[in-house]
Amino acid sequence: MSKDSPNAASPSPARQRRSSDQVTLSQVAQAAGVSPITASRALNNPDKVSDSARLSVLQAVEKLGYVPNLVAGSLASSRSRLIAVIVPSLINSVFVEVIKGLQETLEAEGYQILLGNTDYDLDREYQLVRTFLGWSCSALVTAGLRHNKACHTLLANWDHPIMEVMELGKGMDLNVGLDHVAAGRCMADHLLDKGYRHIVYVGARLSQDYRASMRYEGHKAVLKEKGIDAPLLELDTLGSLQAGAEGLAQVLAQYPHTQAIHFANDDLAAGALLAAQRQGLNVPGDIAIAGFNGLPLGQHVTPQLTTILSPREEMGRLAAKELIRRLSGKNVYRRQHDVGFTLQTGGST
Amino acid sequence: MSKDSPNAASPSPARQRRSSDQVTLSQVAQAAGVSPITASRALNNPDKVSDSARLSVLQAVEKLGYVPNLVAGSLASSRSRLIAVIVPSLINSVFVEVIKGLQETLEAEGYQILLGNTDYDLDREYQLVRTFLGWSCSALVTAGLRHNKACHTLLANWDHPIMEVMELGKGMDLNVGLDHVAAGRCMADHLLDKGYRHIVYVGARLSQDYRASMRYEGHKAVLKEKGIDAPLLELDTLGSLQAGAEGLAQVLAQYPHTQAIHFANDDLAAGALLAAQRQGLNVPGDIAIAGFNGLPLGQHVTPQLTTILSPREEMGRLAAKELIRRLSGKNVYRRQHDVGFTLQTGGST
DNA sequence: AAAACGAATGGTAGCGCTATCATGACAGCG
DNA sequence: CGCTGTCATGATAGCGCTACCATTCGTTTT
Repeated sequence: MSKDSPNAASPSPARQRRSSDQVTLSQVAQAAGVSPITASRALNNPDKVSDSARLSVLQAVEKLGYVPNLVAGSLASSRSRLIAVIVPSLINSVFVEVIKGLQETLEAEGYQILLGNTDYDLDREYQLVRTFLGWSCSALVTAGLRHNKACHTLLANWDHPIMEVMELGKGMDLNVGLDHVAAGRCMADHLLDKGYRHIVYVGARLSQDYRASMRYEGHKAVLKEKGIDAPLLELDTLGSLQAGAEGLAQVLAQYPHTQAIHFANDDLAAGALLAAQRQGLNVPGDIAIAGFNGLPLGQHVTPQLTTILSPREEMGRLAAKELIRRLSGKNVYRRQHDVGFTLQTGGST
Repeated sequence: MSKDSPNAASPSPARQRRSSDQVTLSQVAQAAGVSPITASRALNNPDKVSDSARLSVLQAVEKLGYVPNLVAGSLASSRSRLIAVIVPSLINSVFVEVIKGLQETLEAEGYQILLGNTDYDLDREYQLVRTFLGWSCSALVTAGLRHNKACHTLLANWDHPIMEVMELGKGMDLNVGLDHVAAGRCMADHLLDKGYRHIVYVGARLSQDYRASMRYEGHKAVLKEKGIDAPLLELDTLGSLQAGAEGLAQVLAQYPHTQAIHFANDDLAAGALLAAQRQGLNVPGDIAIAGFNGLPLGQHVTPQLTTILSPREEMGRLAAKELIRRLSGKNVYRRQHDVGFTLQTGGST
């Protein structure tokens, strides 16, 4: 760009302006022979303009290769069509499946996902929330009902929909999830039904994965009601096949009379099951194994894994639908949705 | 806000303005006793202002609970610190691991990820790219080198870094990946070394997962050089344990003399291996099985899966680092980075 | 001592879009 | 014929922030 010759004595300095060479809506409007605001309407509220105006604007858009500047649009309208999604982990496929459900539903409605990962750190969550609020997100989805104080205050004063997913409970606004305490009870009931009495619960990093500890609470309550001890073994690596194998080894060492292991999730359970197989242990004869989540892997190991199926993609889809309903100004009849769970009995118990 | 009394004969109508009740930088500046621009600098270029000014601005931010409006900032500076990431699928954990690597590196530098999912549809990719350009993204990461015409044109005229990941080749700008043809060759070499001659390649939806078909090309080339036939079986469900089990069944039916199956990925291979186990087939005695990716699952089945390990998180991290280097104006010495792969031999071949 | 320089700060003018209000044209109605 | 109502369009004024240039003041250079 050659700047204009700096004509000397000009009193108004004619300040040099930056300019992105991008096509603007004004240029489109000019090419279409309408005012900028009509061009804007032609694109965003097509039924507010005449057919002829709409047509010539669309032609100009095509001809000039116009790409709308969404940043400017958001600033002017303070609506961004961005949805913040905050999850504690991407390694854990459970969250990814929820994201998948959210995404396919939200993208279809023209929303985009801003993704944040807290690594199970609530302070990190607070930082992400701050950033995302700065983007004037239309809504925020977060995994879990627990937040730190600052985050809670910030969100409580925010006037957009907040959707808390995964677990069920008294949330800030909208909530889609399942009852983890009940899920823990359910599996404990099943194990008792099967006649097991020496049952160990094995979890990984329960202070982080507090939903797993809620399941343990349910598990423990059921056993206590029968006067049965409910030992807990906590691993300090995150859930993985490897951790599951280690969990099995530790249980066998520390609680030699154990008949069944209730694992906090399927990764651990499958890891243990495959390890048992390698060691020539009979499942469930020598030791019974149960998990949680209903991952496909559990259906392909031998014996099939007893687990609790959680509808993860469905949870994401439902959360997205409820958000969309709310964002389009419709009434929300229920703030809380229980997606439930299903006991899936396999040969492993 | 009570609007000013509409003093009658005023020629300027004193238009009613919307106002979000959010704290603005001007309010912070006022509270801190400095000009708005100094407040801006105190937050974004701390070393451009005096210690006293910075301190009073930070105190005012704290006191008022100021959250920067990033939309406004982006519009004014035409820099957004958003990075668009476009992947074909979230079900396939491979892409998620790359995202993980990208995210942990980019978030640490203050960038946010805008996530898009094409579902293996290049037209969908084009739409996503359009949207993301509208957000003035600082850079764009896309999985793969193939784009449709419109997308290519759009990107070619875009003046921000573009990072194409997963595969290696002549890209639009930056490229981090591995040579899939070579990976296919590598596994074929291994299978020949092991003495197998009747080898079937099994893939799923190869027109979509074209990197798997590149691996097949490598595989086929190696076998052809030895004058060996390289039959291909294509499944039309996406890669999964279930599909792998079906693949095994189809191979046994259609090619009864098969000695080894080279699967397009580990999900398929592990599914086949677990199915073989259920059916009492000996691996590798009756049939050898090989995969691609190096998923943890492959190390936990018996026998361990022979596979090719691809450094997925590392790919994401490296891509992010290169982008950051480029975004911070440093010289880029290499536009192309080969992250390589490793043959991991297990008992399954 | 004059000139030159750098550091800290501020005034101004937008970034590209849309909300708000205003206008003009035309139809319906008593 | 004036009044009101609807429709399509446009002029104007920001949304909240930062780039650009100008200014001030204290320090260094010649």
